[in-house]
Amino acid sequence: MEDNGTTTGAPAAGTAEELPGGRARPKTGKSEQTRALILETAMRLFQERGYDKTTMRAIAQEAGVSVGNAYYYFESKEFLIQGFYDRMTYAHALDAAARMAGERDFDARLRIALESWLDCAAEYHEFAAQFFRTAADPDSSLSPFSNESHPARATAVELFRDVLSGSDLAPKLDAELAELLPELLWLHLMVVVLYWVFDRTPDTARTREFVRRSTPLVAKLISLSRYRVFRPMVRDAKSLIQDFILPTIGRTTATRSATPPAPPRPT
Amino acid sequence: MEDNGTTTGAPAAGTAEELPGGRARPKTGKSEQTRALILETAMRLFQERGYDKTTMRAIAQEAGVSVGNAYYYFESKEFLIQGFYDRMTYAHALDAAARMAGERDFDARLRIALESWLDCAAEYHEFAAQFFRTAADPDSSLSPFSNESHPARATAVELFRDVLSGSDLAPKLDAELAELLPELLWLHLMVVVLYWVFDRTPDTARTREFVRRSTPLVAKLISLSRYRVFRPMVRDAKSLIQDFILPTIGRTTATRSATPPAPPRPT
DNA sequence: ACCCGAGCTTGAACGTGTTCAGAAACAGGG
DNA sequence: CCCTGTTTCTGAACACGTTCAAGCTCGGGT
Repeated sequence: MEDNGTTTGAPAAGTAEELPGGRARPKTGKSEQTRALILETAMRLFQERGYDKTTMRAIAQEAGVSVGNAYYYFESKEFLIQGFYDRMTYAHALDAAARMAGERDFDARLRIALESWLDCAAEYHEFAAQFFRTAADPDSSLSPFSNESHPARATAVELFRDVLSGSDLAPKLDAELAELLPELLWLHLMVVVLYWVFDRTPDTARTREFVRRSTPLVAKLISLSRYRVFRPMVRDAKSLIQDFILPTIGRTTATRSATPPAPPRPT
Repeated sequence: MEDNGTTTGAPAAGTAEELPGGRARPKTGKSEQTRALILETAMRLFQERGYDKTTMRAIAQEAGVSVGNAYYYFESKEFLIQGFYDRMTYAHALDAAARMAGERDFDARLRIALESWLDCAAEYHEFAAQFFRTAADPDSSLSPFSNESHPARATAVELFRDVLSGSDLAPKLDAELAELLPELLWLHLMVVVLYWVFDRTPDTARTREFVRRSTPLVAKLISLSRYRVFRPMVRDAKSLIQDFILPTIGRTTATRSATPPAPPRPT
């Protein structure tokens, strides 16, 4: 993050493909091919050996390129994870949407969404713990709160917006709260992820049980918030969240507008 | 964590000092002196240059020993942080206790305890972020949930027990909840720490404001839990916490026993 | 045909955390 | 005093992530 004034023409680690000025690229996606090859190889090795035991040299050798070449396409080893991150988020969104189709009960929808995540992430559990610490670094672009992971986060938040809006609970809530909830539910997922990462029981059974037990509570809590008695408290909580929680997560959806120009980074 | 069958006689990184079998050591604490020298030097450099920019070679040179010697006393660079961790927890406990003496209002006591932490940690904010990712590794002994950091955690939990028991709120709560609350409040601190680590505002002003705004809410929530209407919900929440949250934190205090067969997995 | 230059690729070299075979200091016992 | 075993200490060596100056490739301008 210090010396990016000399990078000649490295295709910024995102997947920005088509440049706005029409075609200036030669012709084939040869470059993209190499990039994909490296990413694919890396993810395979990560899964086979774990993150720490997969060296950049091994990735390069296995992919049939040089170490330097890997660094031409990926700023660092961490950035190779971003691919995995995006991919899994997308798979999760699809799987969850399919699974909760038809279900109207909010509690059930929420549970399905979380369990779907656990299923999608299951095969990565072992090496997830290893790169979790990387994601915990506030300076890393891999932090779930960072701007760089905005696209993946936005996708996930959108999923939870769907969880709510497709449920029979949605019409009963006041608009303001409904606007906040998707991101709060995403935070709930983050808590589950935290739990999951530390979970060492076989098949992460404990986390699964945790989800089964915690979602009804969340559902009931939200459901209760409608009643007049809680008005003052809900109001306080809402403003706390709006002022102190959401801003630190980075803009995901345009609650109003005035959003700064969302970086044109398609996933 | 793989090959600790060959360590000859390295004084285990903990602070185990006096061996139970009377004196078997030569005479002076020469060894301890070296250990302390290395630790002291490391912490000074960490504070001066930050964690990442402080190399083991620099620590060794500055302390006037060899690199290998540092590794004789500390299993890894991470372990040098444990000292800081313990020290700060202790300082916090003292400072907070002193500051809230005389205050009976629960909200105020809680706020004081948290603000005291922010003050104690202030000078380390810069490099705290750097080693935060280390603490996030579930396999690391530096994780706040690990068994190795049990002593520091127990001290902190004890502080929050005092926050509650010294307040006018304590007598009004049912015993079971009162038993759970100290660890929950500690979790609250962990959330504040998470917020703090990501906070980039000058003097972490944002976190301070977050504390001022969130503690009244927590206090009110706890206070409300007494009323009959919430009985079922509080009961559910309590059992969820007891079964799924506290066991993953590691035993700090023997709440009772009879805890469900928590898998005997000492990490 | 020539070469220009940007995109792409290389591998040696740097600085890092960590390890290891042994040297040095030290404490008794003969 | 020398031998022996333990504790303490040493610094070269290792494997890793990362950088960099230089080379290669190839389409297009002249």
